[in-house]
Amino acid sequence: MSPRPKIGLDLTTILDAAGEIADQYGMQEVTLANLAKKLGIRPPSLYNHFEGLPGLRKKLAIYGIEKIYEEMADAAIGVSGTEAVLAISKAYVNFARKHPGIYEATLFAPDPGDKEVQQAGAKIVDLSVRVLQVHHLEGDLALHVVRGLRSILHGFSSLEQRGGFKLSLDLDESLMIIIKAFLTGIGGEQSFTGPIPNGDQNRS
Amino acid sequence: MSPRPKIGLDLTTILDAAGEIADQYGMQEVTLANLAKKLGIRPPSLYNHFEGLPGLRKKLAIYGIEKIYEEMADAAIGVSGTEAVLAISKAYVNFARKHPGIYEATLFAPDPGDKEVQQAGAKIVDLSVRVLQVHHLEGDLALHVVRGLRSILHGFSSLEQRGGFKLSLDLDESLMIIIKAFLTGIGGEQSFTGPIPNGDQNRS
DNA sequence: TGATTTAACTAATAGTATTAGTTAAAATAA
DNA sequence: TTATTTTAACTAATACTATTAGTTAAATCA
Repeated sequence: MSPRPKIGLDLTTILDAAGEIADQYGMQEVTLANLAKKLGIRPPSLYNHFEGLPGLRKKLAIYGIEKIYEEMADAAIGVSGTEAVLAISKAYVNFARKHPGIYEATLFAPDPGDKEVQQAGAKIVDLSVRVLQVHHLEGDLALHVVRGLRSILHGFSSLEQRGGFKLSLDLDESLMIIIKAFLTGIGGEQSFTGPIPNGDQNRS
Repeated sequence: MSPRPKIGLDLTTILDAAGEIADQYGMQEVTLANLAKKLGIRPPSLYNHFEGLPGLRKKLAIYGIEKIYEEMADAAIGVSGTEAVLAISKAYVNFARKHPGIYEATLFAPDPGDKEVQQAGAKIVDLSVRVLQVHHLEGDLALHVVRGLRSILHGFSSLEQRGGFKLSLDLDESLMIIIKAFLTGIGGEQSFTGPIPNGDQNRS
């Protein structure tokens, strides 16, 4: 039921290779021809692993979203409150910096509304909701706030990647100021300049 | 010095056509073949108007950025303070909604760091700086805040376009809450829950 | 008028994804 | 063990891209 022929490529190996191409040369260079060359096979052989170029892009998008989630979840361990929000935020933008091509792939899914793609993204949303729970936001407001945090993180990363911030002004400082301001404005238990109440973990 | 041969296409006509294709079918369908077909000419003829596909993408990006700027500038006429920030914000996301393909084109420039592309974007930044001046932010802080506003607007538009907000929660309301919270947190003259000086619509 | 400019064209090339059909190696069943 | 099945690779061919080179003819200008 699962033979291991000549080369025995598995999907992870293929996606790792595709991710390397993306990070080094950009998503427009992630072609079946380039990927096959890197793997030492012929382009049609790739069809045994995914459904053509759209299939590759979808799988690479999910692969990227999951990697971002992992780094965010890891960053959220052992911290809480505003500190936790800042930690997952840093993890998000740092992933986009370290893996610009994979981050780009995240937005390259042929159908962003695809069930599996949405499902992968939902984990990030859920994590954000949990981290923001310290603010004790009433029902709907919590969801609006998550939308805001996601908008900030994606917008900031995307603009930074495209060279949208050209002034010589520290980028990490901008991000911290932006998020702290947003959280302060939302009005949770945290205050912009004040101390962080306590230090135990919130993570479910 | 400027003959008017057979058809006499000018760049604006071409970009309008390309924009229509983008809005209807997405940027991946903006090919020289499709564009030429829509214009009634042969693909190689397009090379008389721009430098290949990368040239088209660059010009279309600038075209889109300028259109966004125009709508934002128009929305800023006759309003001030927080109201003005909300007005240009609505104009921005509404443009992305009405012209998803052209908005996509905005991010499709082959070299986002290109001088002309940056110059077009700078007008939006300048407008934002002016509109935010009511908050009397000290030097650097003003720039951080502009980065934040741009991140929110681009991130929100991009996520909305990709179906990233799947909950049945009013999108305009989210945007207003997010921006008001951000401005409140920055600490300007306005407050989140307090009355808006002007008096009309607050929480959408 | 004649010369020049240039926006269209045809023809050809290289690169792309993709499909169809084939081969052979590995896993499984007997 | 041998036989069967599965499947990951392959070759060959097709249809689409963008792109270049060289040509034609219409509009402008001197």
